[in-house]
Amino acid sequence: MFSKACEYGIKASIYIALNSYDGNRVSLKEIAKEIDSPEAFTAKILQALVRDKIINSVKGAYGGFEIPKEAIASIKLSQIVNSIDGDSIYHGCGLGLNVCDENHPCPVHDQFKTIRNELKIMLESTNLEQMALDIKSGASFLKI
Amino acid sequence: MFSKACEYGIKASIYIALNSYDGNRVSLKEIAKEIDSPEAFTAKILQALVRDKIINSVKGAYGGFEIPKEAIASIKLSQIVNSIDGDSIYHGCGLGLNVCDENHPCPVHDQFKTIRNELKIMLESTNLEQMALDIKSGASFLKI
DNA sequence: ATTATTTCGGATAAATTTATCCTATTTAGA
DNA sequence: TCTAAATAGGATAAATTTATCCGAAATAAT
Repeated sequence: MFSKACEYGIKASIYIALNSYDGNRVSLKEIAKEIDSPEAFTAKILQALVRDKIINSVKGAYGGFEIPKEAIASIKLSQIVNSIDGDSIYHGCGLGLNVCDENHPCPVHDQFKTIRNELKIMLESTNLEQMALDIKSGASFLKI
Repeated sequence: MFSKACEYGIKASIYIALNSYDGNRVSLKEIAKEIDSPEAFTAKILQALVRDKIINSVKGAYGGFEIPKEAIASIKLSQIVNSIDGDSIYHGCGLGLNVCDENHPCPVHDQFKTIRNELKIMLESTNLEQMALDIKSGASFLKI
């Protein structure tokens, strides 16, 4: 469904949020270890999230990644996905047609529209806070 | 959502079904032209569908691909997708965890379960006949 | 039989995604 | 000021997906 990059991006964001609640800035090294992702690749992904101002980075000793506490609840899963995978998940045709709309639909246009809309609603109604709290309470997990 | 291979496979199957209703066997060349796909790559995909007995092939002059008329209505979109992309779309974790189930869910497990179930229902309730008839009536299109 | 046509299947290449490496830059603290 | 720790970012490599090429095998028609 999502690219590997996007999966890492989501998990990393959750881990950063989790620690930001405690006022802890976390390093790339720690993040990669805790979400079980390749370090250098994760770095690229975090760079993208920083560029899109979804997370914050601090260079140098004692630096790392963080998210302002107040912002965590307002960051939607959709923003993270969009930052990394773009918005093709919303607009692209299920069968890869260059043009696919109501006037010129592909054979699965209507069916896909429904599914994609559900996906959109899901991504837009899930935020970082919910996900971070589930990890904190042990209701969900970031690895294995 | 689907791989390129899967997109081509679905479109090719529809085109073959469409022609099989008229008793016409169609060649790889014609298929690739009509669904606007790379010929040699499409050949590989059709081979997979033949192996899984979703479509039928006849070698040699006047050969080509076909689907027995009686079978068309019973071929589900899910079978085509499964033949080419496998069943990861059903089982895989949304965040790529190796283990992700009710006892050890990833942070988006429940949300994804819902979407994936909708997708599953959609793929299993859409069949080749419906799609072929929509193309025939001009209600949907295979290219552009 | 020969030929033309067509799928099959192995080898290979191109493109994209995923992953690694290395150097530059920034920053806190000694 | 120097050093250690950390992110930034460019270059490159590995893996996967997508795409092409070509000879082999099958088959219908001549």
